[in-house]
Amino acid sequence: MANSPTPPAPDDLLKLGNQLCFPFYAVSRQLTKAYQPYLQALGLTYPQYLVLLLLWEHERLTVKELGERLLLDSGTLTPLLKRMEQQQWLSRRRDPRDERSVVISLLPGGRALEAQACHIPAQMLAKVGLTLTELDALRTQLTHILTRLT
Amino acid sequence: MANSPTPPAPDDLLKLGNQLCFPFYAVSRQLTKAYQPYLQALGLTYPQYLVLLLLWEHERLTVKELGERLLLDSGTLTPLLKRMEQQQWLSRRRDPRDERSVVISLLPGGRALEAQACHIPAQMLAKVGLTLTELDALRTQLTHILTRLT
DNA sequence: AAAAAATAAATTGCGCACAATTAAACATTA
DNA sequence: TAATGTTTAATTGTGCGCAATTTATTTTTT
Repeated sequence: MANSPTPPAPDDLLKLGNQLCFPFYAVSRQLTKAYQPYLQALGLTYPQYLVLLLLWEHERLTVKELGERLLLDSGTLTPLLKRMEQQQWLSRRRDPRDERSVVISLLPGGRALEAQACHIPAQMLAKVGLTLTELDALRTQLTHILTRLT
Repeated sequence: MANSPTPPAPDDLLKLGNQLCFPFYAVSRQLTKAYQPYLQALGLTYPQYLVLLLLWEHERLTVKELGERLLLDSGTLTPLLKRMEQQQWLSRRRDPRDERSVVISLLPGGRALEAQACHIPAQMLAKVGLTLTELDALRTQLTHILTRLT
């Protein structure tokens, strides 16, 4: 049988094992490490991979749009995008119609990475040992929490 | 009814919304941000808070033991612990019986933070809007994934 | 006991994250 | 239209996180 809701034993609330936060923090970092061998082969970091996922789907996005989707601000994105620009994966230029915006456009070099990356999701799924059903359920829960937090 | 397992539509595998990784990455960062107001009031960063959670429970731990429990290495911990030492929250000294090890001991200043931190878990739980039952279930799943990844 | 291997921290270097500030362009209002 | 306010990126500064290397100590093997 499942355990009934743990009674809030006041002594234990500050133990690491009972924290809400730590499992997320730990899983997130270990997941990123698990991606590492695949991404390293492409010369990518994990957040750079996330940027490419969006550009493979959308081709052109402003820094603001990237930031909204990834929940990152320009303090993180600007230097990251500059590094990706140096690799010729994308271009950065001001929108002529609104000079405040910077449009990020996928370049051929960035598109070429897509073919090499297409096997990563399945390999990662196998690595964490989740079924598609479990994955879906988890994603639903996490998305719900994310909504509460943003 | 619950959705049946999404058939692996090959075109969609590289879309951000279908990634395993992103929800964890995003939730972890948003959770840390949600802790921020409470931790800032104590002058703590989030990983420093994790270190204190362990020291409140164990009083003395080596850097190695902290690293095993938090899944962090000395490259992260050493400078972090030095900053906490400067705040007089803990002390760092070599173990006389094995000069390779550094023992981290809780100081009165660090113990004093415990009383101020004891309300954080309940406040955070309310913030994310999870019941204790949901929290337990989620923690079980995450711990399982963590086991697969480490 | 001497040499080799293993262990624990520290160090170095790079890339995020993010708060806070700045600067430029655009929008709104008086 | 001039003044004010808003929006978008860039910049600055701090603190992780982690791979790779180095240093010191201990253990194991010859």
